[in-house]
Amino acid sequence: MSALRLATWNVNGIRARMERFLAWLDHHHPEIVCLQETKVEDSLFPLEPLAQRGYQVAFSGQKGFNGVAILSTAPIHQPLAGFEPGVDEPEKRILSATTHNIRVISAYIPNGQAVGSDKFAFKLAWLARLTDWLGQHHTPAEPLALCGDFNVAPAPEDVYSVEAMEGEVGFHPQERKALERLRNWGFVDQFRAFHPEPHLFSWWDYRAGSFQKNKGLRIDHIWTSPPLAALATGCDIQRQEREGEKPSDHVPVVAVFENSLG
DNA sequence: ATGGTTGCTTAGCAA
Repeated sequence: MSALRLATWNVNGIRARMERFLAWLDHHHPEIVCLQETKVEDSLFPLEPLAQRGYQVAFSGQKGFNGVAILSTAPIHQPLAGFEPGVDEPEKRILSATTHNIRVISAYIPNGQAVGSDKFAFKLAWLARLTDWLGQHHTPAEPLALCGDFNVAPAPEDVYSVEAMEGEVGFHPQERKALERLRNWGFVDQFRAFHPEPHLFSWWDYRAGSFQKNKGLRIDHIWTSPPLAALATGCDIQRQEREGEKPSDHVPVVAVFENSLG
């Protein structure tokens, strides 16, 4: 049975990351890739080098910030930008598509900026909206993957220091409660299913030598519905992608599944 | 240590 590799990566600017992203694609050849923070409006999306490599691409972006995309080696069906067909979201943070017989969702959950700020309230509301939307439009019985930058570390083992992070953005009790409600839709945290050990991170701040000090957070996730989780054979965080020239501040998370969905 | 760095909209915001 062939393997199906599903990756998620907050690239922090697809155009700034293009050389590095293409080298990564050429090395790993993942079947499906979810991207966040493409930071490019659709008319300027760098589609050609991806198409040359055989990828179908769906994308939903805007000028300057946000922006999500889904790449696939198979045809992409029923792409949906935002939450409802025909409803234009001012912030381009979610894109769904069916490919390789999986409903794939690429999500960029709001950062939240500062506890108590308007953006923090927006983050909590967005998480709740996502959870409600899943309940209304999807079922845990279908093969589904929610992938992206969740901007929340789910548990103490997902932050470099509980003492430093408790009550901070990314590890605030309200965020973790909202995330727990989302998980209770029926998700399996695919990385944690294979790796119980603490302090394995997917993001490190560019500033103050955070990567060198391993002061990171595990905020990038691949969450799967039970029928897809049943096919998983592994999941890894590609820490080495934080090294070298012009890294994103996030690294890819890659899950591998038995490709037996048809 | 309220700094530090990066990408975008090249100045200031978002992260």
